[in-house]
Amino acid sequence: MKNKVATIKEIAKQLNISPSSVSRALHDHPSIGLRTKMRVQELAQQLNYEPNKIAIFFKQRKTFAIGVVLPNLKEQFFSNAISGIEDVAIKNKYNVFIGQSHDDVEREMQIITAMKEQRVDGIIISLAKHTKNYDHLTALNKYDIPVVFFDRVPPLKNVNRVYYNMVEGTKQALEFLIAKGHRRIGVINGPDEMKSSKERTDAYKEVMIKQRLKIDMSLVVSTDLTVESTRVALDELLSAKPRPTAILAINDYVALDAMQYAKKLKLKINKDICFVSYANLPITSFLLNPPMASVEQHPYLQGSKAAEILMDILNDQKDEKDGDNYRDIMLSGDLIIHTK
Amino acid sequence: MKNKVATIKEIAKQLNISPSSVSRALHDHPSIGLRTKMRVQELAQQLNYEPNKIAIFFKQRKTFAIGVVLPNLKEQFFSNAISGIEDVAIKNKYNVFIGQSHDDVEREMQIITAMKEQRVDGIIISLAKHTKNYDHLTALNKYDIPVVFFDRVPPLKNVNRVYYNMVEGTKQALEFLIAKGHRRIGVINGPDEMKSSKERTDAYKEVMIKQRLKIDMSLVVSTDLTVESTRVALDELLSAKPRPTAILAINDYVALDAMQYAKKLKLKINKDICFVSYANLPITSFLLNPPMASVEQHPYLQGSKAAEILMDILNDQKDEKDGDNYRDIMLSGDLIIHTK
DNA sequence: TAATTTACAACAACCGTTTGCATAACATTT
DNA sequence: AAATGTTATGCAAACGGTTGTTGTAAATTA
Repeated sequence: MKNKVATIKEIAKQLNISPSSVSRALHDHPSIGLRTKMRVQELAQQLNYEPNKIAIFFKQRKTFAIGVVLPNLKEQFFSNAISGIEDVAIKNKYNVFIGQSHDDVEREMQIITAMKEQRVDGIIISLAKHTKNYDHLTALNKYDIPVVFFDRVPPLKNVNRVYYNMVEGTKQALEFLIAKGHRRIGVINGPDEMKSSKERTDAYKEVMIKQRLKIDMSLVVSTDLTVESTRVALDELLSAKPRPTAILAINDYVALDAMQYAKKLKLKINKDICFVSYANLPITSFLLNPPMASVEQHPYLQGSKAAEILMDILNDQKDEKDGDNYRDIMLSGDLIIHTK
Repeated sequence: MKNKVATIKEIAKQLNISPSSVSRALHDHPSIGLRTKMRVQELAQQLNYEPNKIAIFFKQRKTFAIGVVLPNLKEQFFSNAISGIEDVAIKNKYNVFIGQSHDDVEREMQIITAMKEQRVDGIIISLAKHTKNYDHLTALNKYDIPVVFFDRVPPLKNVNRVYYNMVEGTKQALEFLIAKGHRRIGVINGPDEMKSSKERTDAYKEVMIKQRLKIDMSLVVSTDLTVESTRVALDELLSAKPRPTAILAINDYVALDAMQYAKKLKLKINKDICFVSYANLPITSFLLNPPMASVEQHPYLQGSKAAEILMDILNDQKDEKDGDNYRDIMLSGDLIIHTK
């Protein structure tokens, strides 16, 4: 009983005309007579014909699928980002493959390979925290698979990037703390491989100089974003003399970990020690003592922007002959104050 | 300079042999001589030949892609679930399309259509909260696209489902509260369209009867999971006489909303009123006053289980002739106590 | 040496759709 | 009536790879 899915050939046979005519009839090609057109469209409807997209993809060398690679979806930052990507993709009739690297470089490469084999039309990626070799990504050029980086972008020039203005955000955060009277400010920074870590450090120095405060680089500690390393970092910061009165943490999750640990150390949050961080997670609103402020990084916007760029590239690809002009978009965010 | 990607035909031409021989050589087919095999494999390597999967998909009528549709990725429940799905998929060499319905039935249908057109090999879905018509899903049968439901599953018999044992979990939660001395327990329930809502109600009645407590159905209030409706529900519950001393909320997010609102109403959490909910989000560990307990629903497990079922179906499809035997997996979870 | 088997490789069809080109039938112009 | 133009349709190739069948030369056997 399983009547196979209708194909153009099937329709052609039933109407005793050629497949090409059917194809043209279905596309309203002017060279097909009205009578034939009607007959074809009627039968197509009746047989519930649906074009075999795979066949079309194959012929057009296009799959209308894009790949998105990101560290993990547990962080609301990334789940918001993918919503932005998805919304733009849907609007452009693209489907979205997902792959979480879980901050594992190996897995990141594996995902890229799988997506390349699936012949995605393009890739949007936010790097794993320790990725510092980008060959597996730049190599996609050879396959004509455009890549757009967002948020965790590489320090490369000839690539498309969408990212947050870390320097400006950091300055805002630090100046906020300084205005509150803090003079010794610690930084729980990310891994050195991340471009943003360096920028955060630079911004730190810059602000300290501008505000004529002493620069003490022992107050800037790298971590790899895990709970353990956050604790080590906090221990280190707290042992500095004099002890910092405020801490800028690379993101809300790290800030939460640090705050929890600080509490365990009998420190009073927002009294003995203040926290400011990046991301502005919705969950912080449920906390009794949220970080004093968060630098909003607009994940949805970053995601949708990245997707728009990719869509632009994919649409232009036809005519333009690889006009090697890369897009580099730096977004600005605002400091959201949680505690007066 | 753009030397096009190597194809089998290209290799064949260069070696002056037929494409079929090249294909067989690459697959180690016994009917190809050692000499030819070597020559082919060497040249393939040299030209960096990679099979065009789209062509293969087309011929094999298989895409090695599955679609995952879920309400949203912001909830950690779902982002964990998709990790489970992704891990299993990768192991089986499948790629994963993602689509968020954002609890919008229209969008859910739209995503399903898009995935169907992409010719995914199968679909895993957790329903939008108000979906009560399943035609767009059962229709996939006609296209030989197997569907596995998880977590938010429909009340249908002839489908594959993976879900949590809501009745048991609810009983555990209620008995925990009763053991703590609570006699009047309110329930902030989900929309009536959700199968789990009814089960929660049933479990509520069952426990009350078993414990010889009065059943007061005005203490079970439906919501649509939004903040506003949570507040309305809480108002309603608090106006009951006598006022309930504990509340079971459909999930941690709703519980958090309710707790925040309760605080605003000057109620002391875990003193004037206790909360217990479902999901066991990691974020609750950062709260000063988390819900007293959470019913852990094992999202990763649900996701990976659903994916395994789908993989089973996809692997068996070849030989078995639609042996209409559906898988119905009910998982049990544990009550995680947060407050002594 | 002739007959038969074995080993290797080519041929051709096919998956579903699109598209350049050819062609047939008919209408129009000169 | 011949030449040209229109209109509607068919043919065939192509996208890249797979696979059943067939062909042929060499190796084995009688």
